[in-house]
Amino acid sequence: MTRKYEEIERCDCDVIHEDVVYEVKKKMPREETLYDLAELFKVFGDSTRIKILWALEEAEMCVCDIAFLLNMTQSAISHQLRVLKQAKLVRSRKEGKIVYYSLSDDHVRQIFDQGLSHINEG
Amino acid sequence: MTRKYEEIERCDCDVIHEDVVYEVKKKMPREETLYDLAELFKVFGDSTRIKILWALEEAEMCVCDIAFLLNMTQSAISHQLRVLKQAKLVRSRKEGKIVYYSLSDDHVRQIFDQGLSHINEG
DNA sequence: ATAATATATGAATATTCATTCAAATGTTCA
DNA sequence: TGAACATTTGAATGAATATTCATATATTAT
Repeated sequence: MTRKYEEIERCDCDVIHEDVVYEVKKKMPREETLYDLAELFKVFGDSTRIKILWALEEAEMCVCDIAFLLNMTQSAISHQLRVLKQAKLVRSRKEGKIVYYSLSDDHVRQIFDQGLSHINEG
Repeated sequence: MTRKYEEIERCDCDVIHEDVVYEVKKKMPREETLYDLAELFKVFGDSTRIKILWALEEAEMCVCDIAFLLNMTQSAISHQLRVLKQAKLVRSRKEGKIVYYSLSDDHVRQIFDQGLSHINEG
């Protein structure tokens, strides 16, 4: 067979609808964009972080509060807050020795809502 | 200190804003709901699956087509399609020995859009 | 029936990652 | 200054999982 994509090496099977694939390939976003998107959703893909985000949607809280709410160690919460902060989903504010966390924007609620409506239709 | 939640054992620090935490706790969804939500986002949290979903948004395709498009083995794609199908994000249709996959609903696009708008604001 | 092809599947491997534990940092207060 | 406390951080451990490889299943054509 002849292939339009001659650089392809890892694929071990014949393409069946080459023209369709070719059109789809042209419309795909940049590799990097798709990677970033996956990285963002990976952050949402952990129930501890989901709980933290959901909680912060209700109120600003400090690390101890969240640890207490979720019945987890303060260290575990702190590690997860760092992940959330790196993803720019939460921001922090320091007041003395206490660090308050809150959501950094309102996408979280909208992403949750879309996810929930998918779940609730199954 | 006295705690309203006496069953809590794993938390190793004092709660600071007990009333806030108490109110937040009342508003939290069921544990199972939050778990399911995390499981759903976990499915989105892999760039191979993101690529598959994005591709299927453009056109229905068979396993070979997708493997060819993404330059991956047919086996790897098949494994990931199973994950997507279990999450009810894709559905399949068999025509002879060829299995065609497509998106099962339109939440995928909306979830992508929310994710992208978060990324593009950073 | 046999060959060829499309897909699925199970085991193995390698990597990623959530939590724990111990220790460090930074802040308040006596 | 030193004790107490809130938080952070780094290393270690164990669990989850993406891909590969080999093989199985199913369908079509000869």
